[in-house]
Amino acid sequence: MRILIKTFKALSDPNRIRILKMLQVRPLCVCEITEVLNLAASTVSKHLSILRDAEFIIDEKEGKWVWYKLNDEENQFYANQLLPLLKNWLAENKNVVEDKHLVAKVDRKEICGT
Amino acid sequence: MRILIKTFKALSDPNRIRILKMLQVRPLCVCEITEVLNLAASTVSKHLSILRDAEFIIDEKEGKWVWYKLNDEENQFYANQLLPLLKNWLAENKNVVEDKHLVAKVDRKEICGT
DNA sequence: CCTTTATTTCGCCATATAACGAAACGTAAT
DNA sequence: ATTACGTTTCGTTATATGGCGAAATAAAGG
Repeated sequence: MRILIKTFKALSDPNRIRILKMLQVRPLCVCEITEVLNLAASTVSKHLSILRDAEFIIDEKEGKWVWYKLNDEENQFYANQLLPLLKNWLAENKNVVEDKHLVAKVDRKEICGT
Repeated sequence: MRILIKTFKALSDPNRIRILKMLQVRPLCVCEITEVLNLAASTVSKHLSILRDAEFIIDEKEGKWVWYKLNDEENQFYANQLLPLLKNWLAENKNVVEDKHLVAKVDRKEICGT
């Protein structure tokens, strides 16, 4: 029960949903997500830790960057069944469409890299 | 987006999940749910209004009682896809098993009716 | 009409959550 | 080493949430 509740709580915030929808396009580093959501880096980092804790996403370090991507493995349970539903949802949502568009065409180096 | 968030928030509380799992057995009136969860009636009423607002359940008045049941209609969207998932989840959970057992065998009149 | 019973609404309190900036941490480059 | 940059952690603040009891509402029965 505890884990199920944690799973639903992770999905109960619009910025976290936007992150998951963005990650449907491609893996992203924290600076990219921060730029798109227009939130403080610390806030985005917290959101990512909540999504990771609920097993919706996994991270991968590369130098000083951290890449986040959807957790498509089978090694989880609730997220494995909820992520496919989310794929079909909010396709028309204004924010989501804009976010995905940004994420698809922008080069990370222009946003945050050196 | 607003509706999706409301939907997930409705599922983000253990007592509301217990209510949905109990309603898988049969429709229940507020007094029965209150008895099983061992919460104040006002608290249960609030939980039910949140679940109803997210279209997981519907209510039906019968005299001074109000019956609640799962919303199995097709007239909603998110709940329609989430309720089947929930059916398969928590089947082994201790609280859920106890709740369902109580609900299956107890007569409403013994709990609250006159 | 007045009481009783089931439910909902309201006001209050304690805890949880999301936001921020500052500080800490880790890696890469100078 | 020192600096620079991306990320995380920490402390604070404002708002949201879940709990309760008291009061309000609605229906049934004397």
